[in-house]
Amino acid sequence: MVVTLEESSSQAVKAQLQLRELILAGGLPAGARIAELTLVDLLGMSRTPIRAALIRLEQEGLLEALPHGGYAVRTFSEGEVADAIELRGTVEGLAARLAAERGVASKVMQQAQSCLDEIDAVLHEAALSDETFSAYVQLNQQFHTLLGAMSGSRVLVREIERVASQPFASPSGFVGVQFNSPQSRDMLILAQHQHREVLTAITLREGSRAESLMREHSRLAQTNLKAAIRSPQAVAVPGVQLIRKSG
Amino acid sequence: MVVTLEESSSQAVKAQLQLRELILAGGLPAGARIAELTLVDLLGMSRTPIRAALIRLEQEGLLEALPHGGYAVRTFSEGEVADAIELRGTVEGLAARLAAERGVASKVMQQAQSCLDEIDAVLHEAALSDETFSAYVQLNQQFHTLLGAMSGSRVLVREIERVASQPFASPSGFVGVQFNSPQSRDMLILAQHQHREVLTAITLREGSRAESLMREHSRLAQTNLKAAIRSPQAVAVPGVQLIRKSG
DNA sequence: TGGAGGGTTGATGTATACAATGCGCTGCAT
DNA sequence: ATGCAGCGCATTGTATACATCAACCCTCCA
Repeated sequence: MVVTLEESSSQAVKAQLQLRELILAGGLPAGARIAELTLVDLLGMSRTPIRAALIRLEQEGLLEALPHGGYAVRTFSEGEVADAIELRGTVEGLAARLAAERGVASKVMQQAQSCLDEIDAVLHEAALSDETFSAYVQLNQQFHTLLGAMSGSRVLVREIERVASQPFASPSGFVGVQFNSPQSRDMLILAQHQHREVLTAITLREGSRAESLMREHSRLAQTNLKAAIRSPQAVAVPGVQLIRKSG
Repeated sequence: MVVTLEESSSQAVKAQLQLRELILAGGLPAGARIAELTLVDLLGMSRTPIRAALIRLEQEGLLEALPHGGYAVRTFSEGEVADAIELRGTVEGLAARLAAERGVASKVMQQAQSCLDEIDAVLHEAALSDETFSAYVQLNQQFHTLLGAMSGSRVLVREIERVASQPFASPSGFVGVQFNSPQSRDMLILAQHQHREVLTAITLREGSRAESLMREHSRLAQTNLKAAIRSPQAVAVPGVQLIRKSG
């Protein structure tokens, strides 16, 4: 499986993007050592940029360094994924609290408002098609990114980005789980309600409430995770196969 | 300035350790591009392991990638440092809450208890010498690490480690600030009291209280940070010179 | 037949040579 | 004198050759 990318960035960046995609698509056996020369064939570049990408992906948490050199694709227990989601909820809660306490630049707040308006528009369309799905995912991601911006803290922006880089911990990680089920729309409506309430709390400078709401918001992802574990066949989430049932 | 290390690990690891030390000691001009060949002379190894170390230090947050290649030593505004401390307090608070909710393996709990006993012993010695200082720092660090272990979550262990890797955000980052001042001992006594209370709360399964206490505990670091900013000359904290006063 | 030891083989870790790109300097023309 | 253009240098990004180390297998001896 050779992945091609048309972007004209550095080889190292290409390698990182392609490898991440490959790992999440299950293209590399989890747990086993990845031979660098395999990746040379696969990606069509020399070992140097590949090694750079491996280092970055290890720090990112997708790979683990093996005791005597080399890397392997990490697997995650259900508990680890749950903890990662809890962590994201906590950090996003902190961001929401800081945004409320410190106030938000009106420009960013307007962006967040219109982001939620767009989500409303998507959710009030007649049917939930694949296009509306990907639109929702993108907008949802945007809102969670804006939350970092609203906190006004570069540290938190970076941290939220990091924490959400683990694909299942990402705010949109499991939204697709029940997307075709009858309750899917209800769940999205509920999530959107929480989005609105958080923004209201931030506007009213209610820091503690904003924090609690963001934490509670992350529980939806926990619910979806459990559903995904129970019915893994229905799930098109990248990277699910990296989750071990036991452990 | 050539740093030598006797450990027989890989060159890349040596480079990472030596570079981190060098940066925190102020041996590299902050903000300016670091020429790799300079580091070749400085560290006595080829560019390859040095580049690996640079990548890791960039992900660690000590370096920033420059727009057209290369790296520079990052500087931090006072606000960024404060946010990093707040973040650490929040994540440690999460760890404490999870430890309380889920229960702690008795072996780990005993380790934590005896760690606090040792801190008591250090604090009740007659005078606070340099030896007792470094002993306190080490024990304090150990307690905060054990907190991750008490949470029972590999994800949190990793995250606490990451968040505390920024030197000023570390739990022991600023304990030395007022170590020679009259109130220094009082502050350490107070910190130790909070340690005890957190452990009590965890034992009693009082998750919310444990979380609040850990957050409050991190406020001590905030106080020390402000003191360090006001009287930078008194401070022997590695990396202080990376903090800009404005911004 | 089983175990131990050595050798071979493949991998990663390191060094270095090469390519490409950005920046600055110089010189010329206006 | 100033601005622009072109060239040269320095630095990073990439490829590849070399060193080193661990694991596995094969052989030989008990």
